[in-house]
Amino acid sequence: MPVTQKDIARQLGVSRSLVSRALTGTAEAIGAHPATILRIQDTARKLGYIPNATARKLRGKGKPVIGVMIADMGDPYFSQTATEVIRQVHARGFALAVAGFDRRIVDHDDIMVLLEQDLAGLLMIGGADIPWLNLFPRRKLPVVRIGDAKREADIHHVGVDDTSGFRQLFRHLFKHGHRRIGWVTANQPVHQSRASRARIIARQVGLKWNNKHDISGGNEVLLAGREGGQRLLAASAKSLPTAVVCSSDAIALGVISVLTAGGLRVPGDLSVTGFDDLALSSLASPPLTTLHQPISDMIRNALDLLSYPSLRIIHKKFPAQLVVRASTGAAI
Amino acid sequence: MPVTQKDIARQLGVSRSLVSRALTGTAEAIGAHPATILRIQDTARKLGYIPNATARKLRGKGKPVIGVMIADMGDPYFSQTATEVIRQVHARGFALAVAGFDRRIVDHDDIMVLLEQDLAGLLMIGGADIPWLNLFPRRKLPVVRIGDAKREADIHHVGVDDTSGFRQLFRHLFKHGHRRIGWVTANQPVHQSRASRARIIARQVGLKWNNKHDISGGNEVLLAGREGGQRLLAASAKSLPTAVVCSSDAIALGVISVLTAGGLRVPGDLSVTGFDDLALSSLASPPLTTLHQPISDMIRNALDLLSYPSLRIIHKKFPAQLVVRASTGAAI
DNA sequence: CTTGACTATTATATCGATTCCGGCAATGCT
DNA sequence: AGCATTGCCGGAATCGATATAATAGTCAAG
Repeated sequence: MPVTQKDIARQLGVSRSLVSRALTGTAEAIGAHPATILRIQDTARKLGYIPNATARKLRGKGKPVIGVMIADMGDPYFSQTATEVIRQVHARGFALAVAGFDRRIVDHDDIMVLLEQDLAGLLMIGGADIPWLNLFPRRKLPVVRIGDAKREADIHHVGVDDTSGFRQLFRHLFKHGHRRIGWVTANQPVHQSRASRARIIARQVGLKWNNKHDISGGNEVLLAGREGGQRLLAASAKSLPTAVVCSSDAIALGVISVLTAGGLRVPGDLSVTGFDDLALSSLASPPLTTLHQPISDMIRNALDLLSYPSLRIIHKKFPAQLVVRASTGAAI
Repeated sequence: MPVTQKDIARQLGVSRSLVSRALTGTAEAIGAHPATILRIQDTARKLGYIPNATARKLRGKGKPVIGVMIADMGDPYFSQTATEVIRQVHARGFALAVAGFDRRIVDHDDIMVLLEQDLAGLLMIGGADIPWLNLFPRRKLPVVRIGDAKREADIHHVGVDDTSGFRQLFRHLFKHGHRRIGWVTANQPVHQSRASRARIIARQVGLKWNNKHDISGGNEVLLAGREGGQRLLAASAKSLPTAVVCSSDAIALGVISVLTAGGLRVPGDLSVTGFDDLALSSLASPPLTTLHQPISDMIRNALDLLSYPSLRIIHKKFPAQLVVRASTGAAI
């Protein structure tokens, strides 16, 4: 139905090859008559010709396609990351094939949808477990995983170094007189491993980890925070930690919401911190003290790895930066 | 480099046609020998064959591609909508071509990226102005715009009916004793037109529109709310409205953040409402009273329009539903 | 022994764009 | 006049998969 180069050729009585050259700008190179070139371009415009990216790609030209696998689209962090990926992939002149999931286990068919696109690279955002990835004879397909800490052979990895961030955070809390720390996290690998690292660092800095409030909510990030908040409220005032560290902003927002609804003030009675630095976190009440993930930089780096594939597998970590806002204050 | 059907055919000494039929399951239909079919499928697996979606699409098979144009990816509402679109498009077995923008004016090249994909349909999320859209001889390409109120010829439209929602909201506010209403919005067409409709309805319900606090922030949704909050704080206590209605959740969160930082309590001193019902809005402090946009339903409806194209141009509106949470209370 | 029916497979055109390899004029040169 | 050069353009192969038409072989009935 759409207008093709063939239509233009027929209309003008020239060959399809000449049409192609005229439209791609390679006609002068072989010495085509300028007037002919113009005539072709004119009728192309007149007929409303739109090049067919599919055909072009098959022929070998056409922009390389980057596949993007997004785990757990229900998580605002991934949602925000996804939009940034779209932006950057687009800006670099890549084509994009996205697949987003609500669950952490991705099956064979899911990935096939991407692989069939003849990918130039695969970006995995978040840590969906795909044990079958090595089942494919990977034809030098560069794969970059963003945001998870797990190291895998043959897979580049761009993540955050949360240890330095947590050290900054805990020093900040220590300085404000906090000694007993609670922890709220979600029941997901990333969050759990983040927790275990944080625990060690907290002790190093001199903070006491309040095991009673080492709370692990469900695997729904949006609900985990509420659950954590409720458990904190249920605790007796004496056993409360003075600060609650959360493994993501979404969790922290939920915790704060429940705590303030229960009559506690943040940071008056309790300080709360997040992780991620979502766009909305600075607009929260109170604005969230959190560890900033340099999402843009991470994605830029990941796309670099796909653009200029290196034989060596890279594991790059960006330091998470402490952003102090109003959700933390002096310990009571 | 990847394994093609040709490779399989060569390896087995059969023709490419037979390989194709064996792999697509159309081999039995023409009475191919079962053993041959199995041999082909076996070596396909052994060689790690992955079908090439590009070639398939060129031939006419392959899934139809839906183009998605997302205006203003910086807005959390669009970010959340985009993820839902990805989910649903994927679930319906469509392929997806996304293009996201940070600005409201989209140029020729931007849309070309999508159009070159030989689209089965185009989904426009948000109201980027594209005056040149009718420059293209649209080859029966169904276009659906989501979320904007503007009516255009040849373009389906799925939006929210905010009038019924605002009526619910204003009645709710009236019942709680509110009489003087302020309004904070962003400097964007959608928000502006939403404002003008709200104003009329507020009067109908018996509320006085406080012109002094008809605040229109910048065109950055994330900043508009802060600006609005600051202007409210700067006002004298006497002239303050008792409730502030915002044209989006992101704006409302910003307003609340600034107000509470300035010593006002929400909803103690001032009620604040939003629009959209973002995922994070129920986790805010206080949880946001807002008008829920049935995003999933709207997208489902939009995809229906693309799947079963109708000659008649459809303008469908989904009612925004009032969700009462804790950011609204009795007027002081 | 020829015609028809059936089985199992292959040859080939097609989708739209690109590109290498030529080919046919007209002109220039000796 | 004969031959090479230049200018301008067409033919056909290619990318990978699929669908239609055709073919080689077997067997039975007339």
